[in-house]
Amino acid sequence: MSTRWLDDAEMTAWVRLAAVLELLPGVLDSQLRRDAELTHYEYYVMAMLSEAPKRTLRMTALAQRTNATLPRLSHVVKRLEDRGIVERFPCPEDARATNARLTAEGWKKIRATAPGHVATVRRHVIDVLTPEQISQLADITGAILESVDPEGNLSEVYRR
Amino acid sequence: MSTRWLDDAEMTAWVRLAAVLELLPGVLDSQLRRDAELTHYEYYVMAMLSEAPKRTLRMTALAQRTNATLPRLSHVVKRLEDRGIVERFPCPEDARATNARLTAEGWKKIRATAPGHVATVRRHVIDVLTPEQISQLADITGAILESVDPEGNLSEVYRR
DNA sequence: AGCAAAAGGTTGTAGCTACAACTTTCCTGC
DNA sequence: GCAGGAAAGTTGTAGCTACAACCTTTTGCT
Repeated sequence: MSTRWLDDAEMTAWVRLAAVLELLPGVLDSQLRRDAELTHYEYYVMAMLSEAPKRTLRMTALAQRTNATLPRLSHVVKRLEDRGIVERFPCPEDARATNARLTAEGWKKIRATAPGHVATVRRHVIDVLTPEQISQLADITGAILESVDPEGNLSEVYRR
Repeated sequence: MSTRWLDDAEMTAWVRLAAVLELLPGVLDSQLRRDAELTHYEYYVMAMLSEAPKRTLRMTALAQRTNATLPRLSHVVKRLEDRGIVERFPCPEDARATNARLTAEGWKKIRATAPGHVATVRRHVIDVLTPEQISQLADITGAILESVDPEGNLSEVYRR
């Protein structure tokens, strides 16, 4: 079976996307690290918790919303717990499960951190695109996510 | 100074892009790791070398084309050298500089690996998009790269 | 009921990346 | 022609992620 190589247009798009994949996380991480001693993933964990009812989510749900594996989340939450940013407690309905909750301190921290982070996202992504491109980007990433998602356990937001 | 938060359309695009940033590298890495014991970054290093004249590039040039810092590249190249995939030798014109060259074995390896990798890229990115979307993606990532790029040392491919 | 399999988490560890510190060579101005 | 700084790499190390192994509780079957 013979390989279908990429033509010029496809190659350009792919090379640039690969560069974004390589560079953008570093930009986000270093702003958050500098201003709040957080990684982008840690920020995302806090953000998902802050939007949940009672600022609480089960580990599995949190892992899904943050696009991470459970082991990764477990390690991260432990570190955040040591820093007083989240707390864990057993889930009453299911003795296997663990709930993670954003503490008052964590809530204060993300409120203080959000403006700087949003400004960074705006500066490097949103504000360099036209409204039309933003809509195109949502469609494009939506299509990619559908194919990347193993068995349909994406968050609702990704659904097209 | 007050924060301009993201509206719904902006938020959707950003959340999805963030998910792609988180998930796509893992997909690429695991295919390459499974089939060739390579990370995506290692593959990229080999690919850039394979396209260069004499399959040779100076470390700085290679770092730039692979969107990485020099320390990172240095570590990676050392490991590839230990595996007989690349070799390093001092640059004749500049005694500070080091050249990296793809070995015959490395050349064979990337030729054997490329079809599987391209198939993965097609499956998860290129083939899920229309030709129009591919062109849009190139423009969008081009704009992001310009803003992310610190002082204009991007490869030519990124220029719009 | 009782047992196997699945679901939910945690822990240990190897490996990769970021950051800082350091060495050597080259360039510039005086 | 020679200091001082920039450029090119390398190395050491701390920290994060992936992967595998493990434990406990729940579910499904019969």
